[in-house]
Amino acid sequence: MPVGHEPADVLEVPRPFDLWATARSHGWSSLAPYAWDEAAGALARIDRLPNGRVYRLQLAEGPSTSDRMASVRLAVHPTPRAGDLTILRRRARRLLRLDEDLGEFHRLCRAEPALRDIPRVGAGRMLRSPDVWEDVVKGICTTNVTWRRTIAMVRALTALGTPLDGESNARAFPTPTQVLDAGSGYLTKSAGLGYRASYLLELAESVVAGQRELEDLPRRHRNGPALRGALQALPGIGPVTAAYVAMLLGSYDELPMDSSTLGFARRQYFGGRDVDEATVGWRFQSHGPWKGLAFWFELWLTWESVRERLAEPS
DNA sequence: TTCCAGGGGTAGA
DNA sequence: TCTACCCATGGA
Repeated sequence: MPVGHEPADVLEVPRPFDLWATARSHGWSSLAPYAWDEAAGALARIDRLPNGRVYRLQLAEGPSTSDRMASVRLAVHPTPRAGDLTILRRRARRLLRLDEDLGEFHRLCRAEPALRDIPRVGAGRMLRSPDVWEDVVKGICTTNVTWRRTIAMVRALTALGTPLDGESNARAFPTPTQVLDAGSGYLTKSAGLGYRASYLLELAESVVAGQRELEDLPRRHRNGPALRGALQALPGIGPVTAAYVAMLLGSYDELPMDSSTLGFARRQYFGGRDVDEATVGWRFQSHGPWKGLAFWFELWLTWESVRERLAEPS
């Protein structure tokens, strides 16, 4: 049991499932208030519940419960108050997408040589945030900027969040109100958001004023195009980020075509030729509603850290 | 100094 | 619908 954590819970998930492959499925685990502990093989997060209470969650590989089910061990600090454990458990399942049925996607992967390793290593789930607000804000912080600076921006934003009791350096992701209170000067200069600060302020303002209901978006727009359209109507979110955030919200029928993924596609499938996004998309057309996920995880399999992991004896 | 990064907004055609 | 241009910032 990790130091400072109380024994809390075991969350079951159908196999194939691997915590590392899920937590490290894309860059989110490097963004505060997430932290990946490589030595412990555990994902930590400072989480502020809607009731305002703040906890540190730690998610580690759980005991093997059966041939059919894998599990994740959820540890929480401090000891949850009455009712909070139920909320924390629900949020943890959401972060790791433990309730998402990937059976069809995994069958598709097994039929395609380039994707066969995905179900074999228990991958296919993309780490997400507990709410839409956090995923959208982080999406804004990825635009037209290096990944290193995205990490710095999100770290600076998280410095605005509510701290864990007695630990001023361990803070939750800020609420829209906390972002608004920080003001334009902090966001633009100190946090280094530059021109993105005005998008973020406009977004936070409309959420606080009740003009935008972000958390309701996935329920109101059940098909991919409608959801991406709604996301694209948000300030600072264009087609690329909308496709990316839509994937995090569970719509995989479009490719997240940013400069890095497009570069990968050109190298991988077109000999480095300068093909457009539609041509890349055409290659994945047969994957239908799983198009975006298939593309993302084919890219993921080329990451050095993933290749090293795949090479390890199981 | 110039370019560019895990793009987006806007004006004009 | 498409294109050109601008947008803060910081590292290479």
